[in-house]
Amino acid sequence: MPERPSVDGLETTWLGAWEDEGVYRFDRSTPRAGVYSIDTPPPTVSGSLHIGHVFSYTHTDLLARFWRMRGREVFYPMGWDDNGLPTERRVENYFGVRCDPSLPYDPSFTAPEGPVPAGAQKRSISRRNFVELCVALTARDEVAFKDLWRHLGVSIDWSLEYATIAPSTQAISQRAFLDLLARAEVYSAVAPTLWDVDFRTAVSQAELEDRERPGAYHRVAFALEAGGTIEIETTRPELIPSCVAIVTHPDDERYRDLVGQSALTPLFAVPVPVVAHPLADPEKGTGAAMVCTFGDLTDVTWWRELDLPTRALIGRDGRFAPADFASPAFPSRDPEVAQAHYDTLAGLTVPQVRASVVEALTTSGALLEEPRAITHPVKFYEKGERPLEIVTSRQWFVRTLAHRAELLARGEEIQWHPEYMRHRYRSWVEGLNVDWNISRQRFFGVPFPVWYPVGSDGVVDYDRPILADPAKLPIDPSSDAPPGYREDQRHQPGGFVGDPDVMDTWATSSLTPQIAGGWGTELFEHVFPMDVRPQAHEIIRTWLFSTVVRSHFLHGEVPWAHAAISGWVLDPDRKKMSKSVGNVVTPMPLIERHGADAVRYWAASGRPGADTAIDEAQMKIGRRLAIKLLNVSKFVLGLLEDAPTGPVTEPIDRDLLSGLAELVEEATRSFEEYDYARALERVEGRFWAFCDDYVELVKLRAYGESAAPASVESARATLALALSIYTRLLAPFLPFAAEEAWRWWHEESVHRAPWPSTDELAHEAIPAGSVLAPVSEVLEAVRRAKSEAKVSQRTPVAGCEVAGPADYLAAITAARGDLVAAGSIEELELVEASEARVVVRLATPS
RNA sequence: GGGCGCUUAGCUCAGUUGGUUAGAGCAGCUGAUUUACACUCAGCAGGCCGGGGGUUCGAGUCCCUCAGCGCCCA
Repeated sequence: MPERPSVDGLETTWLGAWEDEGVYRFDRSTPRAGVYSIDTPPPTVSGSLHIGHVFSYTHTDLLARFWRMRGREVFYPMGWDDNGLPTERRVENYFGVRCDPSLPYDPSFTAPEGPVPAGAQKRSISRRNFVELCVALTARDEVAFKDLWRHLGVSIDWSLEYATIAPSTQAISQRAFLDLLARAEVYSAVAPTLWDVDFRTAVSQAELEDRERPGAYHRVAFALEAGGTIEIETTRPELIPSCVAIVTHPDDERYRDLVGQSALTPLFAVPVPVVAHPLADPEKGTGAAMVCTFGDLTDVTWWRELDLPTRALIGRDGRFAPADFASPAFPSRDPEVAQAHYDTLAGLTVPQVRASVVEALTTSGALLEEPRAITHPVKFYEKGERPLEIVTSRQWFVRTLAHRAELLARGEEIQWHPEYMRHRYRSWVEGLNVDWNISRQRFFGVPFPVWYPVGSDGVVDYDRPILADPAKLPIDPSSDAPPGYREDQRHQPGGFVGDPDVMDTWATSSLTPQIAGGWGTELFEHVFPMDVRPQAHEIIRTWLFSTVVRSHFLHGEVPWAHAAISGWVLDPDRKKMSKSVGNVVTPMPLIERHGADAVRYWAASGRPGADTAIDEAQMKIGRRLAIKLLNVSKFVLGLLEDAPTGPVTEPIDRDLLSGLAELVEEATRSFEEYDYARALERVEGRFWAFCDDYVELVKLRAYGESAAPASVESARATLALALSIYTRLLAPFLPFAAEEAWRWWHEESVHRAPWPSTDELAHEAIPAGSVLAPVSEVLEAVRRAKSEAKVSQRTPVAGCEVAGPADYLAAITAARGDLVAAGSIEELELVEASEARVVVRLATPS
């Protein structure tokens, strides 16, 4: 025990000891019922650490430490999500490379020393070479992340580490894909797909976000072939060449007679039918809208339900593709004019075509009035910079729409913390409108384990995929040949081609219980279904939902019993932190400045699900709490040294233990309900009162100089027991300080010590507060008198008269010695009265 | 447009099923001071519990309504 205890440097001491002793090691032989398993979120390894990580991982660690002390064997793995776009972009810029999946693997390729200067010519490399660079770069970042987690004292079993790009993970992801394919719950289809023209990949509904963007309504006249015109309003006039119909509401009297007629598109003179559909909004614009292939998701619905033709023009690069206005696809009544005009548009971007078309519409008189500027929501890929387009392409989809009701029922099976978060899941599932697209036209991810046969005519048959041998997973169809084929048959008539795409990040991270839990091995039976999924609320619709989907299909049950949803960390002005705003706080300096326990204390005081502002003042309070624990431990242990302890006999001591039993019950219940913040608040409050009141009251007795031996031993026994209980109650929150103090008198780690139970506090029961409350009240009156007289608390009290009912006085009598000693009361007089009252007479200064 | 959450002391927040005088910490103010702790201790002050209406013997808590803030979904 040091002379002057300090919280500085405790991290270094105990991190090493925990590792050496294997304190957090998971015992794989434990039966499922004895295990508490955690589906740890694998953070995106993309360079920067964020205080939000510290916040939410602390919450999970509090649960882990509680359940471990409660005797559960805690399965607490750690994963890294290195798949995906953020990594790809960093690799491209850092190494100055670009992935070209058509290139063969070059085993002799060595990475250039990064980072290369910005703007340098990018070198094309094969997918496998590219993936190797991604792996190398993320490996470096993972070291920094791991360092942070360790310094924060997160009680992860680091032997359970996984990465989403690791071969074993890819094997599980591919196996799960083949499993879904065998059940026909995944299918490939050529379909209109949300498309990011910069990343050149499809994106899923879950990755969309609406952004308010300026736009304008353009009122445009379409000539009717039978004579007259019909007017529509559109925000996307550039899509007029893609127009396939004009739609009105079936009940709209204004257009009832026009339905069935044929209109001609302005500028291009392509005939389009006037049709009726209930999704047309009579209140919007003129009540008539043009249907294009494709301007938005409503167009897709109209196109599908009204069986309209396809005139897709926007290509995967976001530019208008060439089109033939004399062909059946674009049957212009005036092909020459149409073609001449369109030829000036082909190859241009969306904004360029819009400007050109508006100009032409104005010249031709089809634009009826000045465009009306508006602000409207536009769909973006959440990581994208330009509005999404809808292009038709072949994609793999997981069937979710057909299982909506079952998936809603799964959501009801989960216990949500906080409870109201279940609404987020429900509203997301209810709002699903397309199946889950899991194909991405990217490179750094898990490839689809399929190839396609090439006919003797050279045509690829996508409807009869060649599946990988499950025993050979993982495979990469771009460098491995399918069963029964040779590599030299790739791209040859009678040969094969590999599926060029990779899976969506969520298609793999939706399998974290299977990945971490070792699906297919014995371990899985010991940990699955898991106890808890901790995560942030903004990814309920992605990670949480997709994990439920996979578990529903693979195992027919929910993947975990509980979902513990963390809030966000806000900056001190209560604004959301984001890179673009530049208010992101990096956590390591905070840990260095205040200590890990202090930062954890701040995180632990954020209630489950509540967005919480970063608050260094709160960290300072946590630091004080840790220091207090060290100091009171030193003091109590100093008193106890070699002194005998006996049974707890004194009423005031028994009262303290009764109160402690209440506290243990409440803290335990709060933790069981996932409310760590409440547990902390109660424990902390009682702990300070213990230090300031109880310890002050009994310390002179515990010194053993004047009191009877039995009462001395009672005080010492109570102090020792209370200290032990408080140290254990605080251990999840302050793992470093609690461990330090605990090891001054224990061999084993506090983090494997049993969570306090009321059994330990068995004593001759006495109602909590029956003695301590009146005594504290009198002590407080004494302190107030001294404080108001501006004298030292050590000033003797010449006389103190306590009036009150008989039981009140009995309580005072029961602790008379302690009270007189703590208050330096020379003469204590008790007077029976109906109301409690305390009169303090200080000694006159001599 | 639908849904969810929040609104309590200057600040950050507690306040279980309605039940004494609404709590804590921080900040503020007044003091103490060295045999655990100045990274301390004691004390004081500070609230129309967002507005309005209702139910009730009794409402911060339940119901209705309005307002503001934030989020989710469309």
